[in-house]
This record gives sequence, C-alpha cells and structure tokens, in this order.
Amino acid sequence: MNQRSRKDEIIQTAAILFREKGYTGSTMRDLAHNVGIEAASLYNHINSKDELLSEICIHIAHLFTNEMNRVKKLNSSSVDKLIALIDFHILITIDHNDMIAVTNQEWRHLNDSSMTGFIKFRDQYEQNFKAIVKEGIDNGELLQADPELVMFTVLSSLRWLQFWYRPDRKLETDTIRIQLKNMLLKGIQAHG
Amino acid sequence: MNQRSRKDEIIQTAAILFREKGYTGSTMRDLAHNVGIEAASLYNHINSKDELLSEICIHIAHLFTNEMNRVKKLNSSSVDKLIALIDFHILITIDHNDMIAVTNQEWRHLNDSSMTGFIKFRDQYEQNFKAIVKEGIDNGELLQADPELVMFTVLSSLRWLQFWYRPDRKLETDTIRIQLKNMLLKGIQAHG
DNA sequence: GTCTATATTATGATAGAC
DNA sequence: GTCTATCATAATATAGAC
Repeated sequence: MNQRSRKDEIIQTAAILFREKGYTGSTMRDLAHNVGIEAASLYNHINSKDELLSEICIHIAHLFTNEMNRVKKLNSSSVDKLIALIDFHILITIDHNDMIAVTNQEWRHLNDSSMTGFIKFRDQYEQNFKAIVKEGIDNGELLQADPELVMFTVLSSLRWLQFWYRPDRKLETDTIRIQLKNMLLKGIQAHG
Repeated sequence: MNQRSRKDEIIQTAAILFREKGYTGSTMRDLAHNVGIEAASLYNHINSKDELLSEICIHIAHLFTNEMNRVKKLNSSSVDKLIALIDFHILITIDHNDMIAVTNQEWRHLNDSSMTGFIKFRDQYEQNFKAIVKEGIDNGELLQADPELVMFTVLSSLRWLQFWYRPDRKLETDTIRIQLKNMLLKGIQAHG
C-alpha cells in the first residue's frame, strides 16, 4: 500500500471516528486502533491530529465550491439552479456521508489557519446561494421573502439528510429527492 | 448567593462554554475561570462534568415534552397544531438559546444513563410530531408525503434558527415567524 | 513503515486548610 | 464556599530500534 492510499484510509477512518465521538472526543490511539496500527505509526502519514480535520473539511469545501461554480454558469431559471444545488447536496450526502457530517459538526475545531479558509469558503458559498435566491425573487420565480431566511431553510433541510441517510436506504434516494424538492418549492400544506 | 442559584449560574455558564468549544473541548478549569472561581470549587455545587451536560439536555427535553403534551390536547386543526409547535420552537430558540444549541450539538456525549433517557424523550417527541403530520395528511390538510420526511424538514428548518439567532435580532422575531411559517406551509416557489 | 518507550502537557476530580 | 496542592490518568507527539 503506497503512501497516498494509506493516508486516505486514515482520513476516511478518522471521518467515521470524528463523526461518532466528535473531534475533541476522538483520540489518536482510538484512530490508530481502528486503522490497525499503533498511534505512533500514524505520524508517518500525517503531521498532526488537526491536519486530519483540515483535510476532511477542505475536501468537502472544494466539492461544494466546484459545484457552485458550475451551477452559477448554467443558462437556466433560478428555480432550476436551486434544484441543481439541492440535487448536489443530496448526492454528496450519499457519497461522502461521514466527511460531510464531520464538516458540518466539527468545523469549529479547525485550527486557526484552516478555520480562516473554511469560513471564507462558507461565506462565499452562502453569498452565491443567496444571490440565486434573490435573483429568483426578483424575477418572480420565487415568493417574496428574505433571501437569507430562504437559504437557511433550504440548506438546513438538506443538512438534515446527513442524519437520515443510511446505506440501506439507498434505494429510496429518488423518492426523497422528489419529495424534498416538492416540499421546499411547494410547501407542505394542501390547496397551497 | 444560595446553592441553587449558584448552581444555575454554573450550568448557564457551562452552556455558553459547551456551545462554543463543545462538551469534550471544554475543561473544568475553563468553566471555573468563566464563573470566577477555581476549578476545585465547582465540585461544591456539582458532582461531575457530565452532570452539567445532563442537566442542560434534560431541562430542554422537559420544555419540549410539556409543550408537546399541551399541543396534543388542543382542539384544533393539524395545521394549527403544527403552527403551535413551530411557534414554540422559535420561542425556545430565543429564550434558551445556548442550552438548546448545546442539546442539539452535544447530546451524543451524554453518559449512558442520561443518554437512554434523552433518546427516549427524542423518539417520543418525534413520534408525536409525526402523528400530527400524518393526521394532517390523512384529513387532507397537508399534501401527500412521507410523514417522517416532512417532520425532518420542518424540524431541521427550525433547528437552523439556533445559528441564525442573535440577541440583537430580537426585533425581527415576528418577521421570521411569519416568513418561516409561510415557507414551510406554502413553499418558496411563486404561483405554487 | 511499524514498533516500543517515553517526554510533555492537560485533564477530571479529591483532600484538607481556612 | 472557596482556596492551594495534588493525585491519577490520558492526551498528542517524538526518538530511535528494527
């Protein structure tokens, strides 16, 4: 096993551990045990515990940034852009389940320099998201509302999927995507 | 200052600290410093660190359980029951901001016995919430959808308020309540 | 690349004086 | 009820043999 894939294995194992016990609640001994080596051996692949958290959060941040840049360039309605983002959130929740859970729950524990970069990413993502919502409100596709509150509502509904998702529920993914989109766009009340 | 209010002061200070640094990331020395005493002195008021987390989570659980029991007995439509719950979530997010944030973020670190009780509370609350949603779907007040997914969407949107809320935003509370209710019930898309 | 051994620091909690 | 002093344990990380 070469350096790179061993490191990836450690990061993925760390993601599972951090998710379960939290970053500060996880120990290097615990992680090493889950990887199947001694704690000291971890340091042949990584420099520190906080590097693990940084790698996880930055990886997720890149995925979202790339997708946002793609969606921004789409030549489609605001609603379709939002749907594209919703679909991506669902996709990433399924494919990078542990890492996204860790990013959402543990980013507060990033070291100072990683934290700065992460907050910059998050603010930019939210700015872009809000801009799409505002565009939709202005052109009449969306109901009049505070763009920030709309963004928070949509993002938080999507975030919840991280708790809901389990691999054995994979087959229902399409059902969720359709129902969730419907709920966010049309609400839950009948004769709306 | 008598025992009770001193203990309350410690718990409230712990809530602020746990929220910021997480339960495992917070130290008794740190807490003591914020209270203005030495770490050893804390143990004159509490028995252990995990007692602090338990008290916070159980306190919040009681508030929600009481409200749910009240709402269940209401002689009103399913939608009005949901609105009552939404209003309560918003109210509690404002009045018990730090404690609810800690409960949501740190309940995983409860000790075994408190954890058992907390999960029982949470499951019961979700069962009751789902039952109201199902009732609304069955009687035609709500659109056809999976009750669990509806519950998750509503609860997660409300949970997000904990991050959004800041004391200086207090004046906008009514705006939020109205817009959030609208969004959840009617969705965000125009000519829905 | 992994191991054993260990340095260093920090943690939750207690003992006992005042 | 608070303090100082301290115990016992556990944490991240390093050194050096293999």
